[in-house]
Amino acid sequence: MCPSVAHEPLTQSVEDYLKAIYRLSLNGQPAATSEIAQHLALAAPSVSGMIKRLSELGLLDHEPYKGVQLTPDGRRLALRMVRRHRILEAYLVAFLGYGWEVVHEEAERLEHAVSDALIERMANALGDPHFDPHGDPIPAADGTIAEVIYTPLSEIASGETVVVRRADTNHADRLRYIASYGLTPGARVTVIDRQPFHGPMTVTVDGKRRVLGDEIARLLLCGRPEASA
Amino acid sequence: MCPSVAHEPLTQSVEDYLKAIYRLSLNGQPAATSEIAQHLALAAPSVSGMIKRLSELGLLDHEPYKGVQLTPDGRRLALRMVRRHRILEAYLVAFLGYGWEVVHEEAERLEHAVSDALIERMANALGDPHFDPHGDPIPAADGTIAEVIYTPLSEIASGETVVVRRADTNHADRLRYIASYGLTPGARVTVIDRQPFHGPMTVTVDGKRRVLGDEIARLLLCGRPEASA
DNA sequence: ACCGATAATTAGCTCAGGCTAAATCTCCAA
DNA sequence: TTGGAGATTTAGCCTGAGCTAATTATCGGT
Repeated sequence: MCPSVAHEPLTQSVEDYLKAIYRLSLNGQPAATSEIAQHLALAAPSVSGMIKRLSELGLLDHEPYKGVQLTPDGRRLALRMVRRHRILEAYLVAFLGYGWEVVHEEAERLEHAVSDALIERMANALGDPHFDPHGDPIPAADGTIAEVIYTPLSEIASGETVVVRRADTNHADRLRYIASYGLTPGARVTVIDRQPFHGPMTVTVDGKRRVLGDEIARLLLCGRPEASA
Repeated sequence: MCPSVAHEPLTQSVEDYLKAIYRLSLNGQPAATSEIAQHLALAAPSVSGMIKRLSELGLLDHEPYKGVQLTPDGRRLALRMVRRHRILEAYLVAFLGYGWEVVHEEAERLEHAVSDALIERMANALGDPHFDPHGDPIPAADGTIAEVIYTPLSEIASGETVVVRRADTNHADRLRYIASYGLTPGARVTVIDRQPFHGPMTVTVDGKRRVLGDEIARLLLCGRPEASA
């Protein structure tokens, strides 16, 4: 009926697609069908079908064979989901004793069920935080979000000291490993040595020497020590 | 495949059916198709279809044209949902400033999304309560539930003093009305006068005189003053 | 004993959202 | 410039869960 208005209640699937597309287009490029499929663990044709429906709803711009981008409406809805997810993560860690490495799955399910009112109550109880436990920025209720640019630890030069700001993964095992080395957001890290060809790097954190593989170092997004988070 | 084992993850619909059937068979009678349909706001044939599937899954005993009853498996799952719902209600009221009259809808959606672990954390934060904000008993994690028998206020004789234990409705407007008279669980009520033919009754609560219609009086389930809740 | 009202079920449809297999497009490299 | 490899879309199917219309069962009352 009304093609571009579209605030009938969204299904869980739609919410997941929007969130995935948001995440995949953070680099400014349109999201590819196969990327979305991979991200959501679905077959590519399922994604093609959903893309068609979401385009008709005015939530996506689809250039066939080229990828999709969120429309302003789509982006607004995606940011709403991101806010929910990150407020939930922060709340569960702060008030219910969840570890930052396991909180993702719980939030993933709850984000579809909570009301806006509950999210705002949780945000309020947390003092309206701007970052979640992984260091990811939390979009404000009005849809604005701090898009801070960080550098992966893997690209920091020997001798430099940086502060970990985000752990860019949802994998519980990697997060647990990272946490066990004290590399949570806020940690001060000094790079002692870097081996070439994506080799391991040696750092000190909390005064302790650690050796990190490239895969992990690439997940740790860092900022300059004076920046506030 | 395995007809009676059935702990594959249930869908939201299935969870709602089980909860409804549980509630409707509290009186010991099997639940009728039309009652279930009414309760869930669905058409009767939809319910017939679901009943067939749930019977095949071993969650219901279905005597065609006679109604359904929960099997032990079905009852276990239903009680799990009831526990989730009531713990959620209690948590939202205790920790997030929700009013008892609005908490039902929020819990209704969340109960399908929370993990068992989160429910147990919430229960723990609440001190493992046995009653929710409406005075309904909360099933224990092991599936046991206190089935206390209360008398509707509408059947209390003149001159008697009772304590409100439960408000037996989910309607926010009725709950709000009841709360505005101070008739929440725990309130001490003395019956001053009863008009015949389901007429209004006069009571005192908190030292104030109130006149209540039969529809409301029937919702207020009461116990003897010495009983603990 | 049967007749009709009411309740329940069956038949047959829709839609969302998955899937696989087949067809089609893009783009790079020879 | 042309041939594929790989990505994408189309075709066609399935399941869950709802609906309406039509059919069938039950049961109370005459």
